[in-house]
Amino acid sequence: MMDTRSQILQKNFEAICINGFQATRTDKVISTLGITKGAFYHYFPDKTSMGYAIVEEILYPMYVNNWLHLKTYKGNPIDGILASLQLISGYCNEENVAFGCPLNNLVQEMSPLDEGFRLKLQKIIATKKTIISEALLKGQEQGQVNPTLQADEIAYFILSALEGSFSIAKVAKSKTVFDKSMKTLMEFLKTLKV
Amino acid sequence: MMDTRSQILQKNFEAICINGFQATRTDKVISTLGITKGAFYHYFPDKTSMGYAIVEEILYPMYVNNWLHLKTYKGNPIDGILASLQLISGYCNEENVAFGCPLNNLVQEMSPLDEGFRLKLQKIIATKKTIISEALLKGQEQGQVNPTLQADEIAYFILSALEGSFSIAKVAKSKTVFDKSMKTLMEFLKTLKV
DNA sequence: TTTGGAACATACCTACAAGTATGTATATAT
DNA sequence: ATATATACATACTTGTAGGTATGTTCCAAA
Repeated sequence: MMDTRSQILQKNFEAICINGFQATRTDKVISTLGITKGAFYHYFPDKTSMGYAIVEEILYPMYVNNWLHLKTYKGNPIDGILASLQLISGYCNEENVAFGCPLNNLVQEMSPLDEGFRLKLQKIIATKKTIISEALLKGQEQGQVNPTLQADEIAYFILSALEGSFSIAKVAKSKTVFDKSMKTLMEFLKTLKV
Repeated sequence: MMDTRSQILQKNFEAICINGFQATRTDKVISTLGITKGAFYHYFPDKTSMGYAIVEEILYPMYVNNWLHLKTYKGNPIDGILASLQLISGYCNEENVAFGCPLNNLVQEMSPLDEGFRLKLQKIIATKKTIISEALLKGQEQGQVNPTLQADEIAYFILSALEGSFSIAKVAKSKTVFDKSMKTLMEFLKTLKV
């Protein structure tokens, strides 16, 4: 059984995935848990703080975990990256494709409005980028990855193409569109092996 | 001198680029024009209709125009695509990078909330995708583009990587990040030439 | 010249979402 | 046994954004 604070975070996170942060009505969300505003404002000073907590306690581990195995990956890091992309692709299906990537959603909506959100979201992206970049560098040292590449450029590009694929698929409401875009990304990555 | 309706659309568009659609307060925006709610509701039945008008009358031509030259482009369509990407890159600078791509912003924010928005935004993406896809197909027929590629997969991928680059650069508040991601996209595209 | 509609302004209404103030039950420490 | 803090519930306040109702001015057609 989850404690009340975690339940508030989890249910609001789910609502934010569908409606966005601003359009999410916290009191309506928690009413589905059988609790009231009293509980909410007992655990969080305001709605924004709850948003921060969601980013740090739910989004951060959720997104970083998808890439963490790269740090100890044996074999060509390109294959490790491909494995992560396959894993992430599995989260996208016909039912949720229209909601897009929760991380990307929050970035688009909140980062220009609230510097606190931006910095916390940026930290997630930066962590993922560092993991990918270091894996590529190690691969270059070990002669597994094309040594003429700039690892950080590739890392940013991978994350861009991934988020962009979610975005294009979201508006098209089509998992097929997501798959087509991701297929090209993956085939491009294979060409980076030596 | 712009007519009142166009001014309302333009100023609200600029506000939406910064704040998003939901957070934009139409009456505050038009007060900077020296007009009041009376004018607004004379031209638009409600805020949503104004949003639709912005998508159709401002965003659609703005985004499609960046790609339209491909239809009559002489030479390798890959070069034509690269020219469009260069053009679009020029719109992004250190001052506005934190606001991201207005089209992508609206997609993320509104497409799951309002089917009218989604369909009108999807029309823009679909039009761009068709132009790129047809240019690639023509290039394949003329022996300028790798014939083993699926043109529509590449087209979706280009748009994904482009939107994703705006997104990653937005949260990083860094034109450099945008450039790094786009550089990789462009170098990838060059490998598609025969 | 009058009449109708276009193009606005002004004042008002109303729903509602965030936040506050206060109360209360329970557990825990002393 | 009493005091105190935790974990909530209930009721209230308040700002405000979207929308409405009602003018008013001006022009153009009949």
